[in-house]
Amino acid sequence: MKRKLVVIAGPTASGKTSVSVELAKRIGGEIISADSMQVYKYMDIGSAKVTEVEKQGIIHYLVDELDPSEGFSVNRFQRMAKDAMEIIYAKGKIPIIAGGTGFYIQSVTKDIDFTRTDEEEKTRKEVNDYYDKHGKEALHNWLMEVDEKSAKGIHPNNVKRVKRYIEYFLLTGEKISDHNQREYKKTSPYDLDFFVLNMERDILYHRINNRVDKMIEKGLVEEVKHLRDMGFTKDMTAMEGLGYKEILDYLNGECSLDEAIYRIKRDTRHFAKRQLTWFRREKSVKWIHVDHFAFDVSQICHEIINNMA
RNA sequence: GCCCAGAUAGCUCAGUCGGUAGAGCAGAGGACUGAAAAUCCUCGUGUCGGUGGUUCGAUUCCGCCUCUGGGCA
Repeated sequence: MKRKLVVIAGPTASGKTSVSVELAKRIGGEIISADSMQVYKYMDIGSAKVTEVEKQGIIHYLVDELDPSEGFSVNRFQRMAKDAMEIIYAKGKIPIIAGGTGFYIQSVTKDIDFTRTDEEEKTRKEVNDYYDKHGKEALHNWLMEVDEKSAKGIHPNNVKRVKRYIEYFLLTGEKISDHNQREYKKTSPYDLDFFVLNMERDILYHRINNRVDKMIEKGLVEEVKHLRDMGFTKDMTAMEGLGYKEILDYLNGECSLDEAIYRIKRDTRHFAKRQLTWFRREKSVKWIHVDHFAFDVSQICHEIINNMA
């Protein structure tokens, strides 16, 4: 018998936090955050992290767990999430994954296999060096030699991805296209209820813009200044977060505050769009149009519970 | 009131030595399987301000009008 797993996903600023907390209260759940930024300590305002008050006593996992200097990845998320789920199941409660990072969520719902090896750094360096020396076309040709199918499915400009595909082959001796094909066929090992919160696009964009203004009012600049003073730099994953890299540019005198704010808003809108593209592709998701419920958390939860298997 | 410069895609602007026009940004769609708040791909017809004239033909040249900058009074 499969164990129950609930997912509350959606683009940024769609109200996942309050809905997931209310739902947890109603169904006896605990929350696992699927958010690549809220895992980091000291990054509260810019990541719109759940506050203690908002948690309403519901236990949250994967929030405030890492130092901003640490790297984070799907692989690591998956391990931490699965550990948290075991703890929750042991209590006889239901895990609720709440967040907007589609890839992270999928790593758990599909239980994607991430093979690990010891040669990572060496291989990554080898691929990086090759790219630095010969450029992206040559890099893509290399992939064409070892894994033609993947190479054909990816644009040479997508260097980051091409690098990884080559890396995967070098590390495992298997084509990532074969691996993907195998993973695609998987069905969820859980009794899954996957909800995506959504609303009219222009309303979403208004909410995003307003939220960014509020972040500035709450002291985003101070928060980033603090992080910078603690020694965290732009090359760290954490500092690549929306709102952080732009304010960092402002603090370094590379742009005005207005320019930074404009970019945060714009890039967050773009991000929300990409999130929606991801979720649209996921099968078996149930869309909840929160604007149809006037954003009323109680009504939204009622709708969610009615739509649970 | 006079002089000068503008008026072209939602925005900023390019361009057409006269044959109905194109970039960036915004916006839309998509990809994604160990950086994912990352990375990458695709999508551009709009009375070329209005109105008369010259012309086979005007957004492009000329006149007038309207509006917006700037300057002189």
